[in-house]
Amino acid sequence: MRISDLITERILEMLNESDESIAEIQRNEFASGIGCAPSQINYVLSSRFTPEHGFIIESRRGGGGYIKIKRVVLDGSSAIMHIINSIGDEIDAMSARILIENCFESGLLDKQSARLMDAAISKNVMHALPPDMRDSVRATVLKEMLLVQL
Amino acid sequence: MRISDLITERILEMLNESDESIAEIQRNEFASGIGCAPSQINYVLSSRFTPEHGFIIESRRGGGGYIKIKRVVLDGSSAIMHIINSIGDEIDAMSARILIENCFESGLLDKQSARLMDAAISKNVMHALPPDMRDSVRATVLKEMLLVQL
DNA sequence: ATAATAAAGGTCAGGAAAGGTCAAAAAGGT
DNA sequence: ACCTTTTTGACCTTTCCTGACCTTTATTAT
Repeated sequence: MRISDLITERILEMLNESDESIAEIQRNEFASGIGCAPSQINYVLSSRFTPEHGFIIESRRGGGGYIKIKRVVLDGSSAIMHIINSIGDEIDAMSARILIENCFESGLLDKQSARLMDAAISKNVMHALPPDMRDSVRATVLKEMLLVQL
Repeated sequence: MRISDLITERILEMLNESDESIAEIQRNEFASGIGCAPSQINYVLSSRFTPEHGFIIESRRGGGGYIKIKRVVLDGSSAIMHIINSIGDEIDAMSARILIENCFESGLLDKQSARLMDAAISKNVMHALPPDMRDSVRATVLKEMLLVQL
């Protein structure tokens, strides 16, 4: 059995045992409990507990630091999840605007949220980026923001 | 629980219990009540109760000295405008998170908006950018999104 | 009044305790 | 063989906490 599978398993166990679907670990302690390099934990988190997989990671450094893994409950039929998956790695400005507008029209987003999303990917923001990055950054921002709507 | 969290908590309690949103402490007494070095109080104040976070500190040395922590409650658009101006051209991740949290605590932002803002400047997004751009992009995004709230 | 002393709070450097990043080696899969 | 995933280790950044030393203000003694 691979170490990364073991780590994944342990985290999932913790998540299932928690009412809140939150697993909180201390990286070094957790790693030594399993017997691996601490950075291995980061690898597993960034490859298997991403937002796309339905998890949100939050952490803090320094004394008393921690890593929290939260599972966002998504029912398979969630339209938003479907949309998130459909975005892919890049999206151009026009498509993004239309997507937001559609979400608003169909009632998936309220007006306020829609306006905030527009603001986050507005020309002012994108203009600050190298042109070749814009589509991918826009996609990432959009997906992150849609995730919190779940 | 970290000592600094405990200190923060106690101060916030005092602020909430006060009609004037003012907490007044005596540094040494307060520190020994909690069981830490007096300078720890200064650390917490300067890292978590700064003007950027919406607090004003006033103090006096010598016999009968004190430290007063005031929460500034601005309201509505002028507050947001003030905050936008205070952001400047760059803002680091921690300050941004705290700023959003503070806007939420003080009622300037509803929870949904706060979460969207957090999402828009989340690590996943910023990680897609060259490190030397992150602070400025974060500032731009934040300001754009706050403008929507006006 | 003045000088000495006591009673606060302020500063700063440094060490300790976390977590983060990245590149390179190792292992697996096709 | 080639490509992808895993694993590790060296090095970095952030956050916390303390202790030694400094400055300011109030009080007391002369």
